[in-house]
Amino acid sequence: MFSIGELSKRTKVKVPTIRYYEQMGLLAEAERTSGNQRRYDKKGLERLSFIRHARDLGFSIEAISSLIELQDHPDRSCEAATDIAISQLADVRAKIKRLKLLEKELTRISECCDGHGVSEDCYVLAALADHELCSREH
Amino acid sequence: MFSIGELSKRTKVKVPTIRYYEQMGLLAEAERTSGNQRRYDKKGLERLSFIRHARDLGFSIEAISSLIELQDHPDRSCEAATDIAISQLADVRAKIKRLKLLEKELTRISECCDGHGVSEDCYVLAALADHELCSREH
DNA sequence: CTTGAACCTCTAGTCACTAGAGCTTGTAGA
DNA sequence: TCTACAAGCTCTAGTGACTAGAGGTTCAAG
Repeated sequence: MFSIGELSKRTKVKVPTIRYYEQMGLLAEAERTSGNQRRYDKKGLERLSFIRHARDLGFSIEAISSLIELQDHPDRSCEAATDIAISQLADVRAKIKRLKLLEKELTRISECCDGHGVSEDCYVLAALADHELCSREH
Repeated sequence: MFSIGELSKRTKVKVPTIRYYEQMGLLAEAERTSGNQRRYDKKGLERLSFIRHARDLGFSIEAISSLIELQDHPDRSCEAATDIAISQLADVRAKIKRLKLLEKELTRISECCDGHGVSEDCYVLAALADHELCSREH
């Protein structure tokens, strides 16, 4: 059994974040000492590692809730889990697509002004003011 | 002179968002009718288009504030504007980099489970539980 | 037994909006 | 000119995933 600080160190999840996850129902309520401090065991560590890993992959708290629910019922179909993963993947791909458009546009805009001129002649500002100056949709 | 609803239609920025931008100081306080309704002219339209465009490119409200400040002083050096654009570009590139790692990992994980099995054997859940199963850092 | 680091709860702040309540105004048709 | 009612107004609170801080308590080493 170890403290929340120890759990934090081992999982690299900050202490307030751990408490937040508990509040959100992602982590079961921890056992307490007589003085009301949280104590965790291996199971708590594993669950938090799972959460941390899923968060790192960009899953929402809600999605993680569903994944944990499934994990707790080993006999259930895992269709929902793959669905969540696939939809997360689609999300990530959509974000990449959009960001790449932004990257192109920002690169183009930045390259057109060296920053040595005066605001009136600045291509960055002109481009923002006038969408017509954009090379494509974004 | 036109109403906030008309401005909203022309710029595709929602009415409450326009009011929010005003509150945040991005838009100057609009003129009002005797009945306290906002009225806009060409200048208001241009400024909101600028804001909309910058937001579409992912600039923060704060960054846009600085850009507008520069725009209002045509004689100032535009170094700050290019700095802001370049730092935004760096941001976007960092996000793309991270998302690509996530994409790889999520693709790999998703492909390992067809969703027809049972939660206990699900590779998606197993991969999340155990970082060792990841193919690389993410 | 003392010290102080670590713990506790609770509230409020972050960003860029969005939603809703409860009220007032503008405008088109009768 | 009157009447609907769409559109406007302000204000407060909610979103997601934390983070910061106040003000108090507990644990463990020396």
